[in-house]
Amino acid sequence: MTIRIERQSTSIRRRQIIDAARDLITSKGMESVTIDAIAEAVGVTEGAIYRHFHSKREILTLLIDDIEESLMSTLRSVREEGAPAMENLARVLEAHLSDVEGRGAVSFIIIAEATGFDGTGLQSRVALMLTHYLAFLQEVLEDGKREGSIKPDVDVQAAATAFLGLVQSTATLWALNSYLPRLAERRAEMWRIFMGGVAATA
Amino acid sequence: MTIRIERQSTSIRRRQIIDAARDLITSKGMESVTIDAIAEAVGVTEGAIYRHFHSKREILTLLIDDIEESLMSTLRSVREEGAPAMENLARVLEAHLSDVEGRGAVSFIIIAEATGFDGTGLQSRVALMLTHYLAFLQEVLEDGKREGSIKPDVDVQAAATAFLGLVQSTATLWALNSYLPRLAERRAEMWRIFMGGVAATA
DNA sequence: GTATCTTGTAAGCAAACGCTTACTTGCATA
DNA sequence: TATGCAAGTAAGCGTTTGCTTACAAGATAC
Repeated sequence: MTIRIERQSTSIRRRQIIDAARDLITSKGMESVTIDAIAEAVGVTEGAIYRHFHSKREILTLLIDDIEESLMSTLRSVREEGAPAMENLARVLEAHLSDVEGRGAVSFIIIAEATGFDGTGLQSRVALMLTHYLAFLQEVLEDGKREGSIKPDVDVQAAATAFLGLVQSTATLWALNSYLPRLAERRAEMWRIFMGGVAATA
Repeated sequence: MTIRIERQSTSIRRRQIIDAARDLITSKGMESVTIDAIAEAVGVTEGAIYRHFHSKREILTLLIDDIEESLMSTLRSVREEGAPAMENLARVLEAHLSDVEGRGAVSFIIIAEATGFDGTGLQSRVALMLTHYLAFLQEVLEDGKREGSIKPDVDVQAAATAFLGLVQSTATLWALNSYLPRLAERRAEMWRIFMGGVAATA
C-alpha cells in the first residue's frame, strides 16, 4: 500500500490553486486565504505551491483576473442584444443577487475588502475591475436613453454607482446575517425603487 | 535632563487607545490596526496597552460601540424634528458623503471589512450596528409615508437598503480611487435617482 | 517616610505567515 | 536504460502579531 503522490502538470495545478483561493474567499473570507490553507485544499504542501507561483501576490493577481473574467462574462451572457435596456439591467441585478444567495459573489467580496489591501498593487487591480464593471452598466444605461426608456437627464455614472450600491448593500447584509429573508422580494422592491428613479414616465 | 514618563489614568488611556485605533482605520485601513501601531500612536509601549485592555478584541469591541455612538448621534443631530422626511434623508446622505470625503467614514469602512472578521464576535456586533442604522432610516421613511411625501407602496426595508447602498458604493469608489471628482454633484444626481424611486409624484 | 497600588518599560514567547532550501521521486525522451 | 527536468516533500528561516512576565518608578494614603 504505497502512498501515491499525485503529480500534476503546472497548468492544472495553477487552475486548482486559483480555484482553491476563490473557494476560500467565498467560504471564509479574504483573511483566511493563506498559502497553507490553499495547499491543504489542493492536497499538496506549501512548498509545492511555489513550484507554480512566485508569490501569494501573483496568485491573488491572477485570481482577480479570473474573477473579472467571470463577472464580465456573466454580464455579457445576461445582456440580450435587442432586448429593452431595463430588462437587461433587471437580469443583471437578478444574476448578482443569486450569486450572493449562493455564497458565490466573490467579485463583490473582493470589492468590499479591497479597501484594506494597501500597497500591494492589488487595490488598483480591483479598481480597474470596478471601472470595467461600471462602464458596462453605463453602456446599458445609455442604451436605455437611446430607446427612450430612461430619462435623458439621468446621470449614467451616478445611476451606475447607485446600481452597484444595491448589490453591495445586499451582499453586506447577507454576509453579516448569514442569510436574508425573502431576498427575491427584496430584490424586486429595490428594483422598483431604482427603476422609478431612472425610468422615463411609463 | 531626565526622561519623564507620562503617566496617565486608565480612563484617559482608554480614550486615547480607542481614538488611536479609529485614526489608524481611517488613515491606513483595518489591517494596519495592530497593538504595536496603537501603542506607538499613543506614545507608550505594547505592554502598557494591556494595563488598560485585556485584549485587542476588547479594544475593537469598544471602538465599535464608540463608532455606533457617533454614527447615531450624527443621524440624530442631522434629523430635524418637523422638517420634511425627504429633507432629513437628504441631509443624512450629505453628512455621510462629507465624512467619506474627509476620510472620516470609519463606520462604513468597518461595515465593509466586517465580512472578513470571522468568529471573533465582532461580526455580529457590526451587524447590530447596521440593524440600528437601518432602523433609523426606516423610521424616517415611515415619517415620509405619513406625510405623504413618500409613496405608500414603497417597501421601507428595501428603500433603506438602497440608501445604504448609495453610501457604500460611493465610499468604495472613493477608497479605491483615493478621490472622486465632483463628489457633490454625484451625490445630487444619486439623490435625484433615489428620490425619484421613493417620492410621491410631485 | 514608608507602604501600597497603579502605570510604565524591556524582553521575550508561541503561533501564524510568506517564503526558501536541500533533497526525493515520477516521468518523458534520447 | 540512463539522463535530466518537473513536481513533490520536510524542515526551517525571518518577520509579524497578540500577549505575558519580571521588574522599575510615579502617585497616594496612612
